[in-house]
Amino acid sequence: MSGDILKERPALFLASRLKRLAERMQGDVAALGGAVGLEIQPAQYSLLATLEAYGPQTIGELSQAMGLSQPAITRNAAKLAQMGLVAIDRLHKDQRHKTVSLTARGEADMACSKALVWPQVEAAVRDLLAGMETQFLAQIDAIETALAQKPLHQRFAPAGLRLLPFSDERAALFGAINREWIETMYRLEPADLDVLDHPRARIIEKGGEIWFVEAQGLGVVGTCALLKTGEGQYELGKMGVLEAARGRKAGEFLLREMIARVRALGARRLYLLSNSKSAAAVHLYEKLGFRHDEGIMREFGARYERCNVAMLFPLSATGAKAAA
Amino acid sequence: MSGDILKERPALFLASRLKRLAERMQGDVAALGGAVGLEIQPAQYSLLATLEAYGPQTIGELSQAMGLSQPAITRNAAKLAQMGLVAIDRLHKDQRHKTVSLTARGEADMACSKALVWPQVEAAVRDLLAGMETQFLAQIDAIETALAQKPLHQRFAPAGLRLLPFSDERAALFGAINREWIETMYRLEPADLDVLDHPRARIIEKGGEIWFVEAQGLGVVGTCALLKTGEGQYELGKMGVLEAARGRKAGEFLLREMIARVRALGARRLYLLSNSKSAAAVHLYEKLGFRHDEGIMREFGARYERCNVAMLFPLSATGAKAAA
DNA sequence: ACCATAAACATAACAAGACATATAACTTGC
DNA sequence: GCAAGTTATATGTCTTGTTATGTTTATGGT
Repeated sequence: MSGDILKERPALFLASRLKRLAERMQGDVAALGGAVGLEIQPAQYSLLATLEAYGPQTIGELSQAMGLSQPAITRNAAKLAQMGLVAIDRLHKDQRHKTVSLTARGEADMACSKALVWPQVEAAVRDLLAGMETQFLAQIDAIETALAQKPLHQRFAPAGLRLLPFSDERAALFGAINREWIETMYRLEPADLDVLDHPRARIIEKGGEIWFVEAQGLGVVGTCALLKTGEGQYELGKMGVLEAARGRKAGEFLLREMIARVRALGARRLYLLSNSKSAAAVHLYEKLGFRHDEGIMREFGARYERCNVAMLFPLSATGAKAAA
Repeated sequence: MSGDILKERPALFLASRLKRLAERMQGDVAALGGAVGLEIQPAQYSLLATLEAYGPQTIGELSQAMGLSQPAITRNAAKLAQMGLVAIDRLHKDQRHKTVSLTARGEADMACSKALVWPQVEAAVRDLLAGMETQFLAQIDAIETALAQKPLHQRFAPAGLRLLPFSDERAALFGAINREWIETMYRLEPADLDVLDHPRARIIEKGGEIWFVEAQGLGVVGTCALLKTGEGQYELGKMGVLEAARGRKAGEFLLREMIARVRALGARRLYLLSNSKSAAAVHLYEKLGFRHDEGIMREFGARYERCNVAMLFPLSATGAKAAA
């Protein structure tokens, strides 16, 4: 009996778990309402309750107040209108607005729900939450507030890092950043020099790409190249981050973006050649999914003197979408 | 700007809030995956992750492991198979089972997700949860466990109370329970006596109903009658709970059930007549939604000497379903 | 005064879950 | 050894949410 994967990666699968939990609870509430003879669905209570508490509202106001999308409200209101629980009229001076209000029957059903359903649900939920009720609800509250202030997608990218495309003004930076790390750890091979001095001719014009990372306040701090070495095949190389800018995950950010980029290009193979002396880099490659690969070593290993590590990213012929 | 109703009744609307939260988070995760060129939907990660962690599984095993319904798994697996990420085969000796396993491409996409998407999501969620991460996740865990042990619908009904229908053996109880409270607070009117001694003839055979509450270990502790006083019209009366059994919410339970019952009967009017001396009872009526009503007082108030309170339940012509 | 833009709502397509029920493969009891 | 029940999966329909896009009504600039 395998465990629950959702529990093993709790932060990753939090959303799925919350949904699963909510689904179960709503199902039970619906059953309770049904037993009482009310046809109101659990999700409709919030709309009716909003109308009861704050009086008639337009579709847009409801969407705002309930935190749901406008189409969700439109449909739900239409359904409730069909059931005879709300009325939808054009009362506003501005004829675009539609005002939703409780009908007498809607108020009656709400009274009934408040008597028969709500207290039961609240008691059951309190029982379920046992001691942690206050705390848990406060936390949900805090999460909602935090999410409203800064949505999740703004929390994805490491703050203050930005990807920049190649341009001739930045060509010199490409050489400079790479010279820094190559010279401190190895020595420049002739092949290196050629590429570093003529990035446009040697990389871009051969179908490859060069990208830069900019750190807020510091300017460009890193770069990386994708060399096209065949149809649907790219070599990741000449990746470097300035010594002065280490520790802000610029390399990880850049590498991630490169993988995404290669996928967007619809490539079939992405590999890289490196040296075990660059332990930090190799570790990063491993962390992001690159795997040591003998085949790559045999096929491309001879290209650089310093090469003793060859890695392949598991792409498979997938996700080939139009390049952005 | 009206507030958020979901926050004002937190226990009641917990499910809706969780769903709203989950929906927002999943939306953002989907956008992240899309940016990387992965077509995998957030909800599908859990299936793929389960396969990766525990190896090939049958549909049923997945349903079990992930805590979702079997149809949900069947459909999701079919979709993933169509995308080429999983294979579905009959490998089992028992030809009914279907085994779902990751294809090479599925493994590749998982590797990519693990590199590009998962760490970002985890970091973002941790950022969102800020300090409360451990605690919050532990609470979600506790709630899931509690819900698995005792589902919400088992937490609805007050423990140990049960509704019983009328039968001739219980006819005497009907009289006895009502005599207790009437005699202590008022005096028995002739109309009372007649009804209490002949419940079948005076109530049941006239289209009314009589119900009892049984408390675990104590036997029948309360009763209530619905007198049919017209087409689709019922009077709630002769409701009593034994002195010895007060404090266990038997009256509330009974009254709730009566309202539900009347709705099931498709009634248009439900009213009751009482006296302000029975303050506890009147308070209960108010709590469950009955409203003081002058019309009812004028129409029926003369029927009992002791009547100085008349109440109406807001039924409206609604929820008229077939009687159970 | 009129046309472009914006705002409020409607509609369509889709996602991901639920339950109910159908179908096919196995098991069991007589 | 076969009918009857059980079990594993498939399918239909509903709920409740989402985007994306279409319509209609206001508004504002030339």
